[in-house]
Amino acid sequence: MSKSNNVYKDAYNRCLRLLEETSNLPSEPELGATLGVSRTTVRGILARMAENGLIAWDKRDKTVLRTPKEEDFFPEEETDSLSQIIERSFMRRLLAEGAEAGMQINELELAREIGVGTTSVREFLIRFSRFGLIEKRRNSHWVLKGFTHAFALELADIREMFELRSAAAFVALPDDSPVWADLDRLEGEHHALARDIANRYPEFSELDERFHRLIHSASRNRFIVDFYDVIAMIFHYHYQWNKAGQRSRNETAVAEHLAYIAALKSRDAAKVEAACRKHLTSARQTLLDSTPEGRQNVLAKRPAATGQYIV
Amino acid sequence: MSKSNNVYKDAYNRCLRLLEETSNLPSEPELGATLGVSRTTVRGILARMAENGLIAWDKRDKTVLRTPKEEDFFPEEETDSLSQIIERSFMRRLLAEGAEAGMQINELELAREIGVGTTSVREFLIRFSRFGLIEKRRNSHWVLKGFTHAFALELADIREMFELRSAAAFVALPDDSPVWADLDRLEGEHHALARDIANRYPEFSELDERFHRLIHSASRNRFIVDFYDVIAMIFHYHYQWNKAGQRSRNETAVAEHLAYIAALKSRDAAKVEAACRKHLTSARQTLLDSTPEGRQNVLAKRPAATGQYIV
DNA sequence: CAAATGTTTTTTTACGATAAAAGACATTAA
DNA sequence: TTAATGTCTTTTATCGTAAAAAAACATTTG
Repeated sequence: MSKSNNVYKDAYNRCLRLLEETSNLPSEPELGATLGVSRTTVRGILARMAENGLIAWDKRDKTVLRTPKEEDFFPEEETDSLSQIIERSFMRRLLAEGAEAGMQINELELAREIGVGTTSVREFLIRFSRFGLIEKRRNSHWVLKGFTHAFALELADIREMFELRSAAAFVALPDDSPVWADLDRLEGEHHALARDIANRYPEFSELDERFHRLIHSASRNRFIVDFYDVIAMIFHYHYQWNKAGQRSRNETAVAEHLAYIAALKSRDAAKVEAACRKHLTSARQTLLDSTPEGRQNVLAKRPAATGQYIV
Repeated sequence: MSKSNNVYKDAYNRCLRLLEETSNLPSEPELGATLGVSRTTVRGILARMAENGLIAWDKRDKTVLRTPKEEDFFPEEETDSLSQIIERSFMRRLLAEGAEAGMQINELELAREIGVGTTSVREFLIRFSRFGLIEKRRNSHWVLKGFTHAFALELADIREMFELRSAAAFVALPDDSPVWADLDRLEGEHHALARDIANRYPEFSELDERFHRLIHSASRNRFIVDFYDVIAMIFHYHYQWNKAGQRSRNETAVAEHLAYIAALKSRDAAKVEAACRKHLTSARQTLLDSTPEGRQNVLAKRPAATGQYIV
């Protein structure tokens, strides 16, 4: 079992969806481009589809014979790449209770528990190390630094520096820059989400990422753009497994985003800075509250806070 | 040839140096701590030293019999770790002429040319990717983004943000913080270097790194501290293979550092910012001049500049 | 009995091998 | 004669394995 064919399976599933919309599939190179895979994989997909009676394939002719059924799809879990599997498994442990700073990380043990080779785990850890949550001892084990209060603070500090700078760069972009159209589109999506927040609040995190990435892209600096990966990763996993108060948090954030977008469109640097600061401050608080130390504080303070603090 | 024993060889060489200073080696755990290796390796070293008549080893007694000779040492090239070998080889190509942005990087070819396994090359590239000079296409090759003008600008921008912030944090540190003693020591080393700059200017780059790392450490932010790795890497390789004008550059930098140190010691925030800005601006220019585009400009401008510009 | 040495086990590091996937080249059809 | 298909080659992703190095455990010594 050298390498799984998840690329093929995932592309096959996505190709099944295309089948529902047309009566003839396009050329192999075109299909490869839309699915993001090579012709080799495309031909593999077409071969299977022909075999299973989904299409009639003869050279350029790829006629759709029937719409795909549930059982035509590969099971979801077989379409994940190995690195996704490892990442998910690792993050589950990291954000679970009991993952304390200073703990050792054992490559071999991780590999065995996830059921993969050591090489893949090693490569994952190396890639993951740039997020600042783990650290390597030369010729020895990895050390968990943990999703701590300190980590959240350091992350939030850099985020603020970078986003304030990016937002300032954003308003300086010329009128004909495509970012303004992107911003308009995002504004519309925010409004749509706000109107139906009660049902659609889980969709916010994806919108949040696209919004902040758009702003960061204005910095035209690869280090700033890349840094958003750290934030996105933390948010992605954290909120996936910690839904407490998610709706109200997202509702607040949508409102802050709309104010922020309005400030950007006004092109008033002072307004932008104020709106950006305000949003990032509440984002920082949310992040801090979600660390193990933060959760304790929230629990401890809640009774005392009733009627005493606005914040 | 599964794994080279460079850790052992390097530690052995370093242990030979210790032999010159004492008549009795310390306990195995202590030796391990000083050499930064495990007891297993220490025992390997002691066994060889005993075998070669360097020491008489009987349990706790490790009497030095003779001082090491030239031929007792392992050759230097055998003490490098595989990742160092790959890094050096890769950087040589990257900074050589002809390494243009957009080029593909072939893992297999690299591995064959360097004479190592593909896994090691892969892991190196993953680690190296955080420097922003290469980028991975999923399921496909790496793309060289190149040491370009744009890269130098983006790097310098972040460096300035981070170092200004760190320097500001530095002056806010209490009097009893150990950084002040470190700063005094570094100041002394700068003066010593300045007095004999004609001979010792090549020593500057090491001092430069220690100085800037000290300042960055005041930020108490892992992302800022880690970012200095990017700068250190670029400087390390760049200046190793591009000695033109090195002496005058270093002379200027020493003077700027001394002014910067004086400003830090004055604890005057405005002075610190000015000194820091000044130094970083000239560092930025040096970096820009060293990119392929920058070198062309320097060559092109040089004749015109005679008597016309001070800069 | 604490710290060292002796011994054994585990983990990390690195390679070669193999299947999946990409890419290159040759051939054919509109 | 361009763009597709058919075929073949190269490269990437991943595993099993083995040596180096670390770490754990057992035993001895001051």
